[in-house]
Formats: sequence, structure tokens, C-alpha cells
Amino acid sequence: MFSNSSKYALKAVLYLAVYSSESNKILAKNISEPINVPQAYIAKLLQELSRHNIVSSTRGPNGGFYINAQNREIPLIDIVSVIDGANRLNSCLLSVQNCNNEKPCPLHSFADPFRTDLINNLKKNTIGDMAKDIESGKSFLPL
Amino acid sequence: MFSNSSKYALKAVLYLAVYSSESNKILAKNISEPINVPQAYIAKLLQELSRHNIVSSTRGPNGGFYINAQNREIPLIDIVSVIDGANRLNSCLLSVQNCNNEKPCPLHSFADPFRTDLINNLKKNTIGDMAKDIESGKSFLPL
DNA sequence: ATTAAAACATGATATAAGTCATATTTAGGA
DNA sequence: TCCTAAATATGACTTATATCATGTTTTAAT
Repeated sequence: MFSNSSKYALKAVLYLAVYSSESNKILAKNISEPINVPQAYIAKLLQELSRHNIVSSTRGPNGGFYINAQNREIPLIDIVSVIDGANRLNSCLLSVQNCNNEKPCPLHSFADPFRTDLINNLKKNTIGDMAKDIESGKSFLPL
Repeated sequence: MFSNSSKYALKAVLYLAVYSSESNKILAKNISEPINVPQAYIAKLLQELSRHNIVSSTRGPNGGFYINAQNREIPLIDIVSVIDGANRLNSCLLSVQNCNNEKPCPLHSFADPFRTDLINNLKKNTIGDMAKDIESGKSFLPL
């Protein structure tokens, strides 16, 4: 579904959304441990997200990564799109070229409502929305 | 979601279910073209499925692969399990260890009902069921 | 029996995904 | 202004997945 990289990126961004701010930046190496992802790897992913203005960062002493008000409004789908490419989620379960409701592959009816709904949720829900869920105890971040 | 190998395997099995029989075996190289999969690769996958009694085969002249009545009753999930392993479908969207309804990850509610549904469908529907759908024009096999 | 056609088994190669390491650039504080 | 802490950029390495190739065994027909 998602690549490992996207999963890591989502976790890291949500961690930042909950625990960081403009006045409380977090180092890549300090994100690594709580979300259980190798630090060099998460650093690389955060750099990529930073380049696309999905997370914020400053270099030098007291620098680090953080989520600002503007980042908070970004929908989750953008994270996945940057890391995995925009159309990874669009392909049919059997990777049949023109699989659609008119000419469905044999598994189309099992999967299509699922994927459509998932994509809509990823478009609708922002980083900030998810952070609120975590803060209110509706959902949990590992570990 | 599925690996390419599983997708190929599913396509090949469904192709056999529609076009083969005990008296009409099909060569690996003749499956390759209609389902758009390299022939050496599909041969390997069919051998694996044959070892697990999901497809039938006989060697020698007039041999080939085919689906018999017993194979026809096998649920689709078995194909995926043999190729991808049993628990690939079970993991949460973020690969959070103990993600469940009590302690859901932030994306749990987006994905869980659908994954459950997909798995149930793969368990419930057999190779024969899918073949019927194709034969009755309810669904289509590439190309 | 001999031969040929096919699956079967095994391993080699290629490509992509994931992980790690190092050097460079930027920014703040002494 | 100089030093240090951090992100950034780049590339090397590792592992998993996908693909290809070759030799071996089984089966049926002659």
C-alpha cells in the first residue's frame, strides 16, 4: 500500500506535529528513537519533506525540524505523494491497465471502494487534524 | 498491498480457471502472453502454486498447467498466502506493532474496516467464483 | 526402448528499495 | 570573527524483489 518510507515519513511528521513548534525544534536523531526508525534514514526523509515545504527546519545551533501553522494545514496525501509518487495509490489490485467500473478486473469490487475512501480521507485530513486526534487520546503514536 | 508476484499469480490462476481443464492443459509460455507477464517468471510462480496444490500440472508431452474441480474450490487468499506469506495483509497502514481498535494508530480508522473486508472477500471467494464472474461478463481479465 | 516435450529445481543476474556514511553548507553564540 | 551545531547533499552499501537462464526429471507417443 504505502512504502516503508511513506510510513516513516507519516510517523515522523505526526510526531513533529504533536511535540514540536517554532520555539521547540527537534533534532532528527531525537525523532528517530520514539518512532522506531533509523536516524540517518529519517533525516533523509525529513530533508525531502522540508524541500517540499511539508515540514519546516532551520540549521545551525538550536536548529531542528518543526511543524508550523502553515504546515499544519497540509493534507496527509501530500506526504505520501512526495515520498511514493502521486499515483502509487491509484493502481488497481491486479495492476490491470484500464481497470474501472465499466470494465472491472475480477478483484475490482473488493478493493475499489476501499481505495477511493482511503484516498478521500488522506485528502480531507490534515497533519493538524491527526495531531488533534493524538492529543485528545483518540489515537496513538508508537510506541 | 500485494506484491507483483501475487498479482501475476492471481492473473495466471484465473486465466487457467477460465481457459484450461483436465483435457485442455496450457503451457506456461502460452499463459505468459495473454496476461502480460514474462514467461520464465510465470512458470516459476506456477511451479510454486503447483507444489501447494493450488494449480494442477502434468509433465511431458501434452502436459501443462490446468485447474481441476478441486482447485476450483480454493479461496483466493491461499494464492496470496503462498506467494506473499500469510501476514502481509494483516499489518497496519503505518506498521505499528500493536495497532488495534483499543489502541489505534492515527490512520487506523481509515483503513481497518476495509482491510478486514478485503481479507474476508479473499477468504470467501474461490477461484471458481471468480472464473464464473469472468465467464458471465461481470468482470474482465486483461487484456 | 528411444525420443521429445513438458514441468521442475536451482541458481545467476538485474533492478529497486531501504539503510548507512561522509563531506558541505548554514546559522547562531562566544 | 571564529567555532560549533545543526540541516543538507551526495553517494556508497545492503537487502529484497523481480527477472532470466540452464540443467534435470518425468511422461507419453512412436
